[in-house]
Amino acid sequence: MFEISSQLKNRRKELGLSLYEVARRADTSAASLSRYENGWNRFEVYTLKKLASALGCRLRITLEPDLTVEEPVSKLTAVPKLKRLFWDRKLLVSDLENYPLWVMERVLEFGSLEDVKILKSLFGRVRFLELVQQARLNSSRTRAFWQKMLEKEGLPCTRKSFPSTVDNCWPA
Amino acid sequence: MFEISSQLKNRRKELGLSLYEVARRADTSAASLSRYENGWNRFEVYTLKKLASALGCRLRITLEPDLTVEEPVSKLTAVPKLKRLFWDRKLLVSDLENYPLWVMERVLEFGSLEDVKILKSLFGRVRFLELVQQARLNSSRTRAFWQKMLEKEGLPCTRKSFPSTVDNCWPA
DNA sequence: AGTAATTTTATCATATCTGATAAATTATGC
DNA sequence: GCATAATTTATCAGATATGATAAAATTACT
Repeated sequence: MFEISSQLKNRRKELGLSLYEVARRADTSAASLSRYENGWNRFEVYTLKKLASALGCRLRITLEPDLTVEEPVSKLTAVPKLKRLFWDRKLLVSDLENYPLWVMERVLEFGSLEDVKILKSLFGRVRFLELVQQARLNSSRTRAFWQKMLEKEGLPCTRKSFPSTVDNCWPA
Repeated sequence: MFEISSQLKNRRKELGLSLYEVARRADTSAASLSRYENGWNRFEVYTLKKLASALGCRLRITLEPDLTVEEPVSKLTAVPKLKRLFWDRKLLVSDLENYPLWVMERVLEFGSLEDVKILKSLFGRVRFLELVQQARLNSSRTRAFWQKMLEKEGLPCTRKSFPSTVDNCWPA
């Protein structure tokens, strides 16, 4: 995607507004705006929000996990990463051995994709898929999601209920 | 989506790292990081980039046009908004009358969705779709995109070539 | 319970981002 | 071509974000 400064300029051009016009709406000066549009890259977020608003836009800022930096997973490293999902009863290392299904259900229901990958790597692909099949999930959304995933894996399933956007986040 | 400060905290928990660990990687202090993770919302973008990198993430910042603020379109208001797309020959108001196809081709090829909407609103829906059909487009990507759009409109087309993500940006 | 680790809160000096102003340069319309 | 608007560049004072430090509060572990 483009640098934010270019986005600002492009958007202003699209709207056919002058620097002065936008500057007035954003409560700043045309000179400052010009500075912002030409390669400035140390904005304050507050300033960006003002400018976005003046340009009839919403400002979206997201942290996108870099999937290339995966680390090796063991039971000991997994526990501290997953423990935040277990507020009712403390997660022990031994639980991964003794109650894998309980752990799976919690992670599938409330964890991020990152969390799920940890379990997949820990249990191994086949055992992981077995556990997914056995898991009893409360949220219908979560259920639908994992049914879709299992379908992709060739495991028999009945319902179809999820948009295709999930396809990309699950490399075989 | 979540506030950026929450995203920072969530990501750190997912990785199972302490404030100190992340602070060290981002060349700042644990105290500062704590401040950032708890409701701070006047970051400098430079700081966010450092933090994102320390958390194994890319930082994405985008301006998302708010589609609710559409203004009325006339030939006179359209020209200043589209003129940036015509670098070889100046766009005149009369061109919209005399050479609509030339204008359409240029906008379909190089314009943003915002630009295209201006023409759609200017020409009206039916005439717009006629012109799309007649347009000769150079980029195969652009061609594929508009063929997909025409399909959705029920106009006959041969090739299928575009991902389904475009569906949402073209309300009937 | 008791110790250590982690997180939060507060204060401070420094760096730098911001808006204002003025002037120079470029683009535009007639 | 000329007058005007639009944009860029430069400088500056004031506001505020940043990192450092210290200390308090919370959490984790045995």
